[in-house]
Amino acid sequence: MGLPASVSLDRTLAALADPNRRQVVDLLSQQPMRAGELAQATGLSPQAMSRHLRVLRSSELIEESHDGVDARVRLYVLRSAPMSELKAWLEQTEALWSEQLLSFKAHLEQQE
Amino acid sequence: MGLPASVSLDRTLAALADPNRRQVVDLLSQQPMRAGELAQATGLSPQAMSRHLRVLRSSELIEESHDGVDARVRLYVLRSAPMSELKAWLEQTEALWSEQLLSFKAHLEQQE
DNA sequence: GATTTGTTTAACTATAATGTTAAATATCAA
DNA sequence: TTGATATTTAACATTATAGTTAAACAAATC
Repeated sequence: MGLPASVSLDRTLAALADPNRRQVVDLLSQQPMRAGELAQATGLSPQAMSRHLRVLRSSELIEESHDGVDARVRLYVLRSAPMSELKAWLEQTEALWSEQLLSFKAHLEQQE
Repeated sequence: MGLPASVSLDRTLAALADPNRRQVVDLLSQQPMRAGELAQATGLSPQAMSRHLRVLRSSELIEESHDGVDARVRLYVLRSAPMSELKAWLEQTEALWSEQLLSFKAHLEQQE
């Protein structure tokens, strides 16, 4: 059996698999933004964006906050935890993979 | 505007978003395996596995090869390039995000 | 208070993804 | 050559995803 399947990794990857949502992450990596700004920047309708934001929220890649001025606006902020978890999985996988290569190389050398 | 959307990143993430396919990647990170072994290890039918393998192949996360003994068996091997690209995107995003935090901190300190 | 603004939710439609069963393909073994 | 094995492909049903329009809601402005 391999590593245990991670539900949160699942949701993180599913959220990031959509190009519009990945663009949202790219935008938020530069600065927090309002829902409406994100809709405009991506060329999506506010409704469509709202649903993407819900997916990103439920994967915990983003977090809702407020600007303290106008209570109607939702500011969205990137969260690092899910991306870190994903990076950890990638590194773990790459580590195992390179071990595999090393032992294959050793195997070849032993045969000479 | 943010970073340009990457088609290959799209396919990589979509491929990895499925838990069965991620399990395949986990298994292949340890050693190359036959299609049938992968089906058994994941509890999927050979047909279902075959389709997952096609998705992984088209995202270039895996590569088909042969064992040189029985030409019927397909050995699958992990490829590192797509995972490296994904890791690079993650690191880039995290870098921008931490810059953002730094400038926010600087902003706060300037106000004191 | 009436209306506009920012955003979300609901209902619906269209498209894509996943699994299943059945059939096809290619190769091996007897 | 006949039959078995490893894997893929096709056709189909089911479910999930993403967008649209219309409506809801809450907070701001007039």
